[in-house]
Amino acid sequence: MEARRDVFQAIADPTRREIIGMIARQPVNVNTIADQFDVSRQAISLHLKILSECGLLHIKQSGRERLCEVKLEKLNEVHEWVQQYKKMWTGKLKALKAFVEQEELQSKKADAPIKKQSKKIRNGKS
Amino acid sequence: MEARRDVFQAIADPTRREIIGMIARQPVNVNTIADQFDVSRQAISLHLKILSECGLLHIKQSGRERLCEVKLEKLNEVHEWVQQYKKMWTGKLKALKAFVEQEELQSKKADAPIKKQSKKIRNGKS
DNA sequence: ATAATATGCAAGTATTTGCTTACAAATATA
DNA sequence: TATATTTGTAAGCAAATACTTGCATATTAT
Repeated sequence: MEARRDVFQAIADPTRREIIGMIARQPVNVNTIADQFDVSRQAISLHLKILSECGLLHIKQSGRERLCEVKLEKLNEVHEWVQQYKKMWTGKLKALKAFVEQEELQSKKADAPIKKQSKKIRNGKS
Repeated sequence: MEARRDVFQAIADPTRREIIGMIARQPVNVNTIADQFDVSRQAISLHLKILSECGLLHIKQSGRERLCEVKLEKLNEVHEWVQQYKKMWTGKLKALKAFVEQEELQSKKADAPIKKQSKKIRNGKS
């Protein structure tokens, strides 16, 4: 059962993403988390273990209870990875926008009667 | 084999993340991608299928080749999800910083020689 | 037309995942 | 102390994953 254990893997599961959302604001103990889901406590326990193994969760023992606190900073790894591509896709969108605007400008120019030149010159589809 | 198929799942696999990185700048055909990896072409083909099924990849047929183009915008889903938490964790950091600064201020006030008081009072290492 | 190339699809396998039930251990409460 | 509560660990299982090898199909080049 020695598997790859990283943040990307951890957040791939929708239940685990829900757990993160559930405890993002304040630490919650295991049973309280489990009660929110249809699956067994043990199943949730395993999810918590996975979150914990990749550093997304810190479990603080408090008597017989365990308070689960999410370490949101760990998500920075994902943020950074996505961010590099966000730059690219927004860059592309900007470039596209610029291109479209440039085209508009050109076609306006083309449409506009050009000073001292017959319009007939530019009429075939190039 | 009808499985959950979403972006989070797709980027969970390191090979798929590598593929994304590989074709982020320009579309690449299947074999060229496969050549970069140790695993078989068929294995890569499956990864591409998964990426495609969740909308991260667009495959354009070009003769007998298939150009794989990544749809980076699809990563926005991940970006948004992480972003909401980034706000929280940076918020917490800001709050912490503010708290620490406030504490510093307080302790300086306490340490600070009161007007008209000899400087000698502050000479120990604090 | 024939051979080479690019790729998909199918079958088979080992590993991992997500879950369940059953049992054990530690702590709190009556 | 006896009992209830909170949680972990272990065993078992079905489904999904990540691969592999082998074969089929469409294009392109000779």
